[in-house]
Amino acid sequence: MKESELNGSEMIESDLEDAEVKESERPYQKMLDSFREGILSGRLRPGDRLEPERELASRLGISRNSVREGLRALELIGLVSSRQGSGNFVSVNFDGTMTDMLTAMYYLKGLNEEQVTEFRFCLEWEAMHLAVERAEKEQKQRALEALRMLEEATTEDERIRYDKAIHEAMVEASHNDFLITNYRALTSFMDTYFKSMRRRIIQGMESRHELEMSHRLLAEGMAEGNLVKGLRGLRSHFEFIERYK
Amino acid sequence: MKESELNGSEMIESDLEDAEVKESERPYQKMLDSFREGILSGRLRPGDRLEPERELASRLGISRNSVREGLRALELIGLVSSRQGSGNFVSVNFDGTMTDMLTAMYYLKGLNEEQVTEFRFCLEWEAMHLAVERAEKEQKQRALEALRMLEEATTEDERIRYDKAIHEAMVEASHNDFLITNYRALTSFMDTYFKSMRRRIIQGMESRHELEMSHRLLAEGMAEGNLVKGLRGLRSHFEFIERYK
DNA sequence: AGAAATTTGTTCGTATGTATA
DNA sequence: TTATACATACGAACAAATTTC
Repeated sequence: MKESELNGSEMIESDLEDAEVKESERPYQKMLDSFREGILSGRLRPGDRLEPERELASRLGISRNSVREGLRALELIGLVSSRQGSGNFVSVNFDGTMTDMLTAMYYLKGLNEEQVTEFRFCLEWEAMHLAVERAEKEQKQRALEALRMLEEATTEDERIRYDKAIHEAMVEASHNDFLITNYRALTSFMDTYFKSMRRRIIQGMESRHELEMSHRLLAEGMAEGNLVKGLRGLRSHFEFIERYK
Repeated sequence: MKESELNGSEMIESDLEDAEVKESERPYQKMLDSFREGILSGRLRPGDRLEPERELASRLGISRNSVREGLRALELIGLVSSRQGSGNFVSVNFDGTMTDMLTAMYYLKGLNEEQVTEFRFCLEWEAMHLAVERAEKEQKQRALEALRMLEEATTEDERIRYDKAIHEAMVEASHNDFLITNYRALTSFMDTYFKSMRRRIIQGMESRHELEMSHRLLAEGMAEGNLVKGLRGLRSHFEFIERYK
């Protein structure tokens, strides 16, 4: 509508209007810009309710359909959650999007297991450095408890579960949300599309009791604040992956 | 919202309805599922054109507006690009979304510069390991050329530019798209919201000629395939950041 | 407890701009 | 240049869930 007006007018004006035209890109982009501004300014905080869709539409000068396109996009990336009859709310929920993105990268960019492992190692390596400094008691206990369960485990599924739990506790203990979010997305992706790999590794390790050894170093190193020990466990774990992938 | 349905109805039914509930999700979710299926099955490849919106709508049994909500969401995360009059195309373009997510994490989760630096270090540390093994001639040359320009640079803006170029070449040389995408998003985020930090670091380094020293080690280490040298440069760089952040 | 108001969920119809053969 | 196919965008309407009084 507005576009037709602009296109209908002479080109000479368009330069002058550039700033305005830029502003009035796609309608749903306006919605996104408005949201971004709210976040960056601190006006919008997690849990806050957005204006009603109709209000947003009229304030931004776009249709409700366009507002909704923006809302759905924000919902998809985990920044908004919509409740029928109630409203749209600011939310912070990136895990799903991250997983989707890593998954899409894997499939669309033709990646392979090696790159996944490299990335995972990258995250865990740094996480260990931070974890030995920052781990809370709860996280240390969780790691040690999972280690105990791992050593007592009798089935493969149990081993997989406690293996994961140890790594998760360690990464969480890093208290770095960039690492944590990426790591969660990566493991979630692996759980869904990579199950066989984790199984092969566990199987290979089991036969040689290297699983317990590396995880003992890893969990205890973190719990004791012993970086060298923790890293040795990590390295031994990934050397194993390298061999059995 | 779906939870409320399930909680409201009896649990006995929910099992039976599971399949049907799955079928009758939200309309725009159907659109996303259809897309996901296409990607995972390999039927949809980057560059491919999607069915026309009307066709999708009728095939999935939803309205065009709902299709469009899904399409806009996919466009936002960089998986679809829409061209009016032409169609919707599969695209692979995560950089913007990644940046948005890191930005949102920073603001909504109350992160700080320290966590950003930790994550950046994490990515670069692993990237260096891979880069010394995999760097192509072009990437080595680009790093060395940027180093030369950095040492000849006279303005702060130039220093910032060539500093960035060296790191970028190194990360790209890792040939790991998980690292690369995260790194690009991180630098893009820093460029937009963190300009002052990079400037402070450059300024601090300038006075002591440590900028050139660490980047020389970094660039040459990578170009020569000398891991120890490269890591020394990286460490010295980040020690500086630690001091001047 | 119940009715009314509010708000999102979803669809349809229509007009219009844009690319392509 | 003209069709045709397609995306863009809006507005109106009703359904469904929630909140409010």
